[in-house]
Amino acid sequence: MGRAQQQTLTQGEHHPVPRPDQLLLPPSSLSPRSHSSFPPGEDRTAEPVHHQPTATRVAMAQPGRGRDPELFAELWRACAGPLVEVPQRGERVFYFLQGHLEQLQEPTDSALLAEQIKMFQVPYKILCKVVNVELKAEAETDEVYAQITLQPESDQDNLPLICDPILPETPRPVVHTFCKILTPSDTSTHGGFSVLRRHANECLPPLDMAMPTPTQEIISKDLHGSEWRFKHIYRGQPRRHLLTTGWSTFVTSKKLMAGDAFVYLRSETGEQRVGVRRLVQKQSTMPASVISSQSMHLGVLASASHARKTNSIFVVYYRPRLSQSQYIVSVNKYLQASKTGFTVGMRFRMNFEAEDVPVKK
Amino acid sequence: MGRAQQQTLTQGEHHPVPRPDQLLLPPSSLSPRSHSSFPPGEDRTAEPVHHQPTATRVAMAQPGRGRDPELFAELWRACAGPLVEVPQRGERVFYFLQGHLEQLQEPTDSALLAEQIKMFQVPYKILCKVVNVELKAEAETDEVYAQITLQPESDQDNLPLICDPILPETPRPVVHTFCKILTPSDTSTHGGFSVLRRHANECLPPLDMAMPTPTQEIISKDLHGSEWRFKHIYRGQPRRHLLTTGWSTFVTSKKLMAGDAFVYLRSETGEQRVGVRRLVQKQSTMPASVISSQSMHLGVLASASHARKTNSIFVVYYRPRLSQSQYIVSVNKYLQASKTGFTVGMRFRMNFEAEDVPVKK
DNA sequence: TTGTCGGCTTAGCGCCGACAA
DNA sequence: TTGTCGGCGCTAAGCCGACAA
Repeated sequence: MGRAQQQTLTQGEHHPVPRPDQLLLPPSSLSPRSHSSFPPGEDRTAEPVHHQPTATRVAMAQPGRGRDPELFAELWRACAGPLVEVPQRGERVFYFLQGHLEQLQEPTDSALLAEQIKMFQVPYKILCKVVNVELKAEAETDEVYAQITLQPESDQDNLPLICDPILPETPRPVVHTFCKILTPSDTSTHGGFSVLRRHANECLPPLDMAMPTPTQEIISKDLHGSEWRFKHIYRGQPRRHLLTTGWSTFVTSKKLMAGDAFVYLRSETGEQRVGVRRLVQKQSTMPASVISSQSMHLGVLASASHARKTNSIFVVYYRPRLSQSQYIVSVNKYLQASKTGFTVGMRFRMNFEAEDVPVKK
Repeated sequence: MGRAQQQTLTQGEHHPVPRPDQLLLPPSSLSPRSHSSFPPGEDRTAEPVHHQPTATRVAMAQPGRGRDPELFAELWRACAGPLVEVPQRGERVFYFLQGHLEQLQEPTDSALLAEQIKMFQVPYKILCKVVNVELKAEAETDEVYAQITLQPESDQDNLPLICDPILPETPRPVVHTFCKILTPSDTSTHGGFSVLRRHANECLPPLDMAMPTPTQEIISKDLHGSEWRFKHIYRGQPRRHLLTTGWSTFVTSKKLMAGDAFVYLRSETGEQRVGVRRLVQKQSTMPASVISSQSMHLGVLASASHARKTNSIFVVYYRPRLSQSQYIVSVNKYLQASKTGFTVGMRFRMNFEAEDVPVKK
């Protein structure tokens, strides 16, 4: 055990959506070459653009009830970061009790814990089927997490030695998204948010460059469905994209600090979403006064133990931004890792970076 | 069970400190009769006043390290309200499992819970000795709570039929304290806080009434040790006491609403404390993403069960402002209640009122 | 006695281009 | 290309007594 290796498990992940920074742009693309009226959009080299009349787009952007679950999932992933993986529904996974306990803060006395693990007779790892996955976000902090329902397999003695069949990937919608780490100027009360030219060109709805100072209103929603409006303006000497009116309210409400990141997303149908990815975890999301850490550990233990004995479902929360230890690992990933020589039973770690950087294919 | 009766258990409680509203004041006491210089203080009819030179007082107000634990406890009690009782260290109490589970929000399926109670073989109530009590406050909300360490008694079969010996009460320091429910004007950004004349006369440090508009700076700390400064001024026509500069910062930081209450306290040595008592509980102090409510319930169950079986200590959190059910009841209170005809096993309830009202002796 | 309001002053929010890294 | 700053207009915070409940 001890210090785990810095290792990612994302080799197998293929983003179906080309990310902005993977696209090649001519350096001169900033000058407004197109003087046709609305919409111009010719700057968007190599982007999958499907122009639709604006009216239709807006109509589609407001589906009848509530939020679009597909787009929600995309926003969730954008806020979680490119390295975060969530097990798929129907997949088989290993549940590591110790990793789960480590996700809880304030570890209790480890000797006592060991005694209690023995008392509950919980095996080291449990083979489970993923019954359900719900992506969620903490109301107070916007921290993303997944509520995962697991069902222990009845046969825990003959663990799988070959890979499970690969489940069909659910198709993901095409989105334009960026993520920018906030500068001190971005978060100060002195001004607005400076949109990087690349991000504006590739993700924001196109402005009417025929106007002397092009402006539009960005209407977007966050993970909770709350609406946020920003004035997007292209001004200054030299010209640059800015978010002004509405931005400071966002910063204040989300309690953003320099170093945190702003996440923006636009779907093909024109729906817009915003979110945050924090540099550091806002401390003590857990108020100390609910139950003792002792009881919390025992509760996790007892839940796993009881589910294992009765083959009944149990619910866990996976918080990818909090813990660096991934305590739910798909059978296939696990076998692959074992094969390539990792210690069986290691903790799985991943790097975090706040801003999405280009990944070489 | 069902709906419990509205009943308080505070008959036995005797406040060693006379509260302001228990004191008789002549209606004319507001006019500055004393024109002697500093300090005047003659308004303080019937108060235990021990004048000391100001310099000495200030020196004593800053003890070497950290906060005065006695004064902290007084502030805690003032914020908790006059009806809140906390078990005493060394005392014997009954611990009611079901009441404890009810304090947790989001109750799980009660049938499942009953099954699990059976599984853990936890008795209905557990006779315990109070090993330790720590008064605390939630960092985010200032909600007061007590961390109570309990040790089950080895003999759980022969429950006490007569009262335990009464423990000596620890002496409590003399303090001047008030608690005022905030009006819309108090919490609006338009102005400051209006100090009721009685409260100012009886609790705030005396002003120099020889000045045309008497003013002083109130320097105080909250339950976390954070310092708060307020300008206390006596002005207007007719004259009244106000807290101005510094007040709005306090309101914003503590997220106070009209209906919440402001708590102020001053010790004999001149140390000042401030706190809040909220009208309604700030919702969802517990973020949903830590452990499942299922596991939380199981954890409480397992903790109590394990402690009971091994006669080892366990820790619980008592949140007097959250739940109306008191799940830790001293043996003596319990016997007294049984004697006077209450259903054994009832839940203990109490009234809450935000502002301290005079209690007839 | 004290809650609310109109009047007034002023701090700081927030929009702008300048400038330089 | 974009982060930071000085300038400045303007909103809202916040202090005051008036007035009435």
